[in-house]
Amino acid sequence: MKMVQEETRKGPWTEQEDILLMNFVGLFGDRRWDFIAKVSGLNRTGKSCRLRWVNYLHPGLKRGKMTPQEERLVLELHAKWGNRWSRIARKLPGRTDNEIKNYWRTHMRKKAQERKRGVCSPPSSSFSNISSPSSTVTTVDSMQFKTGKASFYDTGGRDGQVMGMAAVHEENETVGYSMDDIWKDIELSEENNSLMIRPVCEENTSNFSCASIIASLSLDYPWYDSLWSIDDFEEESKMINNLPSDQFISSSNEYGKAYLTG
DNA sequence: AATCAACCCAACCGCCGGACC
DNA sequence: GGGTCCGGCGGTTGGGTTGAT
Repeated sequence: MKMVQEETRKGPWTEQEDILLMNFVGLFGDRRWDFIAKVSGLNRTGKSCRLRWVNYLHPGLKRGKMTPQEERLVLELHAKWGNRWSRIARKLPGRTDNEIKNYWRTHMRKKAQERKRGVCSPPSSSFSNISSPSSTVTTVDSMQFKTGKASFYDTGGRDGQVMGMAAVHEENETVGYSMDDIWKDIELSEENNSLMIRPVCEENTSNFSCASIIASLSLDYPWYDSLWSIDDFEEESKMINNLPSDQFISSSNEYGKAYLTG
């Protein structure tokens, strides 16, 4: 890899850069990003380093498909908070705001398109696969928004809650697809696709499990514990009573080698 | 086998707010 | 109190991958 010293690097990170960043985060912690960017010689902005760490290198990250529980939680929390991705992400240990945002955009855009196309077709087809094929979202009875009619592709904006509600009012008449309907379709989908469940870790092709990586890290990097707020984890994991902890740890990480060698 | 469309996701950008001087 | 710096957040984009035709 050729490091360009003159100008700030952009674009995809190389494995060497990742290792370098890991090492410097190990030395200086995950706060002083601008400093890390400078002293590491990465020629990246502090922001870029932070993003790479938070969205990709952080040892606590989960990988692989969203579980049905997570999907459900995302739907619930988005209905509650709008596009407050980081806030939503805090309720899903191991998932980043970016990941959730991407997930939402991908899936909800699909639904919106289907809904557009499906105006003249039976509703059962328009939302029959609200979540990914692996989805087995179960009935949700505690949904606060169950009676509301929300825009699926809403976005809430910065003030998600308010904007979300505004969207509800705005689109109430023209769209008319309630969360109630959505959940009905989810249930239908569950019935139809219950045989398609795939374990989260199915994609684990690496020889290095997160567990071993984390174990290794906690030895090599005493700072690790403080990086991902354990208190937050424990407290907020209580909310996600259906998320087994081993699932959190065991998903794959293709950069395991980098961790172990870095 | 080739092509195209849809999907996925990493990364960037701009804005905002808090901390510090 | 005002200015600057920097981290955090939400929105957007573009490239790679996958699946359908």
